[in-house]
Amino acid sequence: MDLFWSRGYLGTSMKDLEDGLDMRPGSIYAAFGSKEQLFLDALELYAHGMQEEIADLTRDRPLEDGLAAYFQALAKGTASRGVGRACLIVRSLLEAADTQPVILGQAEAFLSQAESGFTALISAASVRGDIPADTDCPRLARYLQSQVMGLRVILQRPGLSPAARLSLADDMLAGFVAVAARSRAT
Amino acid sequence: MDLFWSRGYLGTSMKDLEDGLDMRPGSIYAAFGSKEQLFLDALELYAHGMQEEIADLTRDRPLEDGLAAYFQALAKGTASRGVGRACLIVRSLLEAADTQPVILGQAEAFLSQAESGFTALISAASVRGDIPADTDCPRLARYLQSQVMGLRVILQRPGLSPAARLSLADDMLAGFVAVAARSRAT
DNA sequence: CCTGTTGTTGAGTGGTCATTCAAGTTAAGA
DNA sequence: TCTTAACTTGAATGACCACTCAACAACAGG
Repeated sequence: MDLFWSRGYLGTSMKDLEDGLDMRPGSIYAAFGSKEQLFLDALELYAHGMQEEIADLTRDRPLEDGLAAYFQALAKGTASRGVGRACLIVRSLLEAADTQPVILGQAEAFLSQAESGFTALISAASVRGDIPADTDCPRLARYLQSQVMGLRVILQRPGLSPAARLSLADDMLAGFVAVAARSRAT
Repeated sequence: MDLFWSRGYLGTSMKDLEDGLDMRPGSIYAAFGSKEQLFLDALELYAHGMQEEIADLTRDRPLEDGLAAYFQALAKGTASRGVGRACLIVRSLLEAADTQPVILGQAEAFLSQAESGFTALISAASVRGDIPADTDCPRLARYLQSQVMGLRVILQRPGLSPAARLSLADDMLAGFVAVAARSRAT
């Protein structure tokens, strides 16, 4: 997973995988079937980890606090997963776009799974009263997801000062809170 | 440029380029030097187009209107560049991350150029009075850029309804307006 | 018509790609 | 100790990779 995450699907050769797994070609093919299947397995492992991370966001704290902590962890590069690397699923979605239909399909599926995770979070928050009760949860979840995506991509830029990173996380939270509050008006 | 945009750097073979350019290997190497240099040329062409697009955003209209039109064009897939494809520079940034240092450096440079473009836009808007005069323009520009990135990535997802796309564009604008107004408070 | 220049061609280069498979190793049960 | 099944090995495979280069065409100036 780590190899694919840092080098991408096409950028990771069987040689790389042999070294990284400390396995010879025959064993790799016996265990995983093909390079593509191995990649899909890695992607699934990643997606499961991400699902857990999302679910844990609001353990014992209101949505806003959880998101604030999450954004700041991303900005500082101290998030448990992804030390300054963009989301593997997003990476795969872009890389596979016009050339690897199977991978594209799976990336799409995992993204919509993550979206559901965010929706559940937001829905629970609206029940709890953290945000307006009449919130359009899936819509707000999509907004949140695209914010996280953007943040993680821009954080991948090498030349971005720590102060800029933190203020960006701060603005992200403010943007989310504002958009979340908006459904009250309509 | 189109080839690299849809297939990525590693995913585009010399064979693809020969067909796309209708040139034979010798001519391609005489004209561009290497596959990497050809890619960098394509990236530069793309970046210039994007710069123009950014600069044109606020021709004869306030910032907010320009952004609203831009977000909606992206959501509908009618933007002049990028019919439902994520930004080539972002794609390249992610693909080159750990493996292609030269391309990574250029992608980074073009992104910071785009950020400057947004900063100029916002700065002009604050002079004109569209947004508070004491706005931290580079900071707001970074926020805007990461929003655009996230939007364009999520719009790349095949299975996203037109209604969801439009409401996302709408929320993006609302988020930006809210964050822009925030500098007044501090 | 000659000559120099500029640009094109496409077969060929060495290397690397993902993948296969016959042979060898390991370990557990009888 | 013998058998059997599961697993590992690494050389070999054909395809494709980016790239080169000697031969060839096009064409302008004289």
